[in-house]
Parts: sequence; C-alpha cells; structure tokens
Amino acid sequence: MLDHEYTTKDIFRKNFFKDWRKEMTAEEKSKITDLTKCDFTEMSEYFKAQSEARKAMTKEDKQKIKEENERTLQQYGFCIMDNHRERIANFRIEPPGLFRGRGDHPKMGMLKRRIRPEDIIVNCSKDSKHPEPPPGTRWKEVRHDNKVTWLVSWTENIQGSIKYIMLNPSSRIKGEKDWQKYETARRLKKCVDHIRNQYREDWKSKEMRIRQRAVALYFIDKLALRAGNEKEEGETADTVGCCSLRVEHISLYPEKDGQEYVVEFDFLGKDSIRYYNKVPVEKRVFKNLQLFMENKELDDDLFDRLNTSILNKHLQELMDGLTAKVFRTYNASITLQQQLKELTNVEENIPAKILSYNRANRAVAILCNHQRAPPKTFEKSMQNLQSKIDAKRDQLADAKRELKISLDLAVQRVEEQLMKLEVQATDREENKQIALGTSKLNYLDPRISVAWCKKWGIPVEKIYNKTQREKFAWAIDMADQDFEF
DNA sequence: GGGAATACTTAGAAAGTTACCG
DNA sequence: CGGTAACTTTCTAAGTATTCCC
Repeated sequence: MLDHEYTTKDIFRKNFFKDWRKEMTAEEKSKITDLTKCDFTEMSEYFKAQSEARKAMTKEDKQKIKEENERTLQQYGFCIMDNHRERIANFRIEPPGLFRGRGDHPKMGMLKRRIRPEDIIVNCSKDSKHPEPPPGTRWKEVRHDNKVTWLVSWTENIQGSIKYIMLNPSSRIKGEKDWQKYETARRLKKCVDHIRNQYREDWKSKEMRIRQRAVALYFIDKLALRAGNEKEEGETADTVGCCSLRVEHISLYPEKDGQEYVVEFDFLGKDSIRYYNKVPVEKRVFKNLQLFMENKELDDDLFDRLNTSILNKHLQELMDGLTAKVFRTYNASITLQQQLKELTNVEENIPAKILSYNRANRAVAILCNHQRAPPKTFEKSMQNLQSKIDAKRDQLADAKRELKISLDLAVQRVEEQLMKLEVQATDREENKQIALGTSKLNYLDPRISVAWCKKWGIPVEKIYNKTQREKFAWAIDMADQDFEF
C-alpha cells in the first residue's frame, strides 16, 4: 500500500502500528518501536515485480490462468437453490489485509484478520452436499435456516459485523426481490399526492415531533436524501443522512441570489461523499427549520424528536411496505421516465437517442448525488477526443471540396462519424464527476429502459451490457413498449 | 422504547479485460 | 501489433430496515 495516500495519514499509521505490534514476538517488539524507521521498500519492490511479471506473461500463459480461473468458478461459484443452479456473488473469502475505510475513518489501517474454517457458518438444506472444510479443520457451524438467503457467514473483526456470501444478482431470489422493490415504488406513485398533502398539513402541527417528521419527509421526498440511521460515535466516519442531520449541516437564508427561503445543505453522506445543495423551500418549512434550530449548538441534532425508526413506523401506516428508501427509488424511476419522454427526439439517430438516455440517467444520478472522482486521465482523454474531432472536420471539408460533383455517400459517412464523435465528447464532459452505474443498477426500474428501447427500436445491448442483462432478465422478458412505471 | 444483532441493499474504488487507434 | 482508453468485473465498505430481547 506504500504508494497509496492512506499510508500518509496519521490514524492509518497509528492503527497499523498498534495492530502490527500485537503480532510481534517479544524480540521484534523490543526492536521495532518506531514506524517511521521501518523500511518496506524491499517488500514493495517484490510485489511490483510480481505484478510486472504478470503483465509480461505470454498469451498462452495468460490463457492458462484464465482457464484455471474458469475451473475455480465452475467448482465454487455456483450452488443449487430450489433445484436451480445459481451463480454465487462473492464466493471467495475476504483475504487478510489493512482495513481501508472511506473518508475520515477512525479504524483505517487496522489489521483485518485472516478468516479460518473455524470462523465459518455454512447455511444449507439438511439433505444437501456442501463444501467440506480443509483437512484437519472444521466449520464453526453448519445450520439449516431456510428463512434467510445467505450460504455462508462469518464475523469480521474491525466492526464486529457479520459478512455474508449470497447469490448473484442474476439469481431468481435476487431478481424477484428487485422486482418487488419496484412494485412497492409503483404503489407509492399511486398515493404520493396524498402523502405530500399530509406532510404539508403536518408542517402546521401543534406537536414538535410531527413537524420534524413532516419536514424530514419533505427533504427525503424532494431531495432524495437517505433516511439517516444513528451511528455509534468513534466506530465509523462521521457521516449523516436526513434524520441524523445536525444544525451545522444547514444554513438558512431568508433571501439568496434573488430567491426566497433558501436552505443550504453541506454534509458528508454515505461513503463520505459530500452533499452540497442550495434549495429554495416553502416558507413554512423555512420557519419550522428556524424553530428546530433555536437554542441549539452546532453539533446538536436538527431533528431531535425524530429517528429513522419513528419515521418508518409512520410511513408504514401511510402505505403497506413504505419506508424512507422507497422515496429514493420512486423519485429516481419517475425522473428517468419523465426525462426520457422529454429528451428523446423522434428525428434523431441511434447515437443521439442514446445520448438522450444517458442524459436522463444523469439527471437521476445528480438527484441521488452519485459522484465519482474524476478519472485521473480525464483532461488528457478529453484533449485526445478533441483532436480527433478536429481531424474529422478537416477530413469532411476535404471530402466536400473534392466531391462537390455529386451528393456522395462518403461525405455522408464522414458526417455521421463526426457527429458521433461530437456526441461522445458532450457525453463525456457532462459525465466528468457523475457516476451513472449506481442509479442504473439500483434505482431505475429496468422496465422503463426496456420499454424505451422497444419503442424507439434501440437494441437493449446499447443500454445494458451482458451482466446487466442477466440481472434484469426479468424486466427484459416482462416489459413491452407501452410499459408505464 | 431502546439497544444489539441480523440480513439485506447500495456504493465507489480498483483490478482486470477488451476495443480501438495509429 | 502495441499502447492506451474505455468498459466490465470484482471487491468489500457502508448504508437501510427489521427482528429480537429486555
């Protein structure tokens, strides 16, 4: 990890050294007392050399390794569930290493210990054959619980939480659950107006807890914020969601940039991704927020009478199966559908339509705040693309000059190529810091995309790659071009 | 009602593979 | 055909939500 930024961080070094010392012999312990005096370059060089050697392998050797991997996959990567052979998602045990938390994680650098057969619980049906533990060892337990979906579990030593081996998204059990998730979101569509009216009423409630609940729900609905469970202090990075927002995370402006009642959000959410947004809100919301913030310190909870369990109990009463996260699914999917309707232009060719699709997808990613670090090579690759475009322009000009006699197919072809490149450039620029994958995989009802493809004669392969088609097989089967979310 | 345990979904980074261009 | 950029897969952390127990 020597080349990684992690190793420059104090907490990382401190945690690592502390755990390392626990593993040392008495002799080592007395000798190795200062991390700054430790030189790991020899080890580092060794691993770099290994990686170089791997790259330099002959085609044949690479092929052999590929075949070996395939055999491993066939042997360990599948199980039989309800008489179907299903792909397992993560069938390899997590190797030992140094814990890499996201953001300012207090435990980064701690030693993640090796998992042994004695740590492993196997879950399977009574009459089934399951993998035997390595010779001379035994599993912690073999149980037969058919109320859960996991095949294997163990307890991890950093947070003390349980890790699971489960099935691949292409499996029946995951697919059905996914479908169900979108059906719940579609039921929300039918009653969302009523729920919105309800929380608007509740902004006026005499009870503080109800006002807080109603304002929080408004944020979850309007801004697609996450619920915001409480977290144990000092165990994880300091991040928040809606219910766990603190006074320090918002600023109120009665007037800003020509707009009234502006709320400025600035906090770290899941994975320590920053959420920054300035939104005009309704006057009642604004006044309520002022009230919630009265006589509070910066690090006090904004919604001190509310948590996710109270909120979800309330939601459950409004609609069967309704929880805070359903709003994210609902708003993401409905946004995609609306955007596709708005942006798709009948006249345009397939690449242009796909650009429209990506833009609709992007609108959702922005709503859900799905960000990525700009690719390290972004500027350079943008420049390269630009020079390609310039070259193509020249080529087109030449072609037109030379062939002005007739409307030539060659000219048309070059024009198309140029247009394709320009579309590509726009798409890439707009996508610099936006991650589309998460919303595509987890928030957008795939039937919307499938219907859109069928309607405009666009091959589904242009939208979903092989893995995604496997995950969304149920939707590809199910949706016709008239599907409405 | 509250905290801990449990099971599941969602998330971005990194590694690995493929496609494309000169 | 080799280098690189784009795309895909893997990895596992970090959330949400429910259940269990007192």
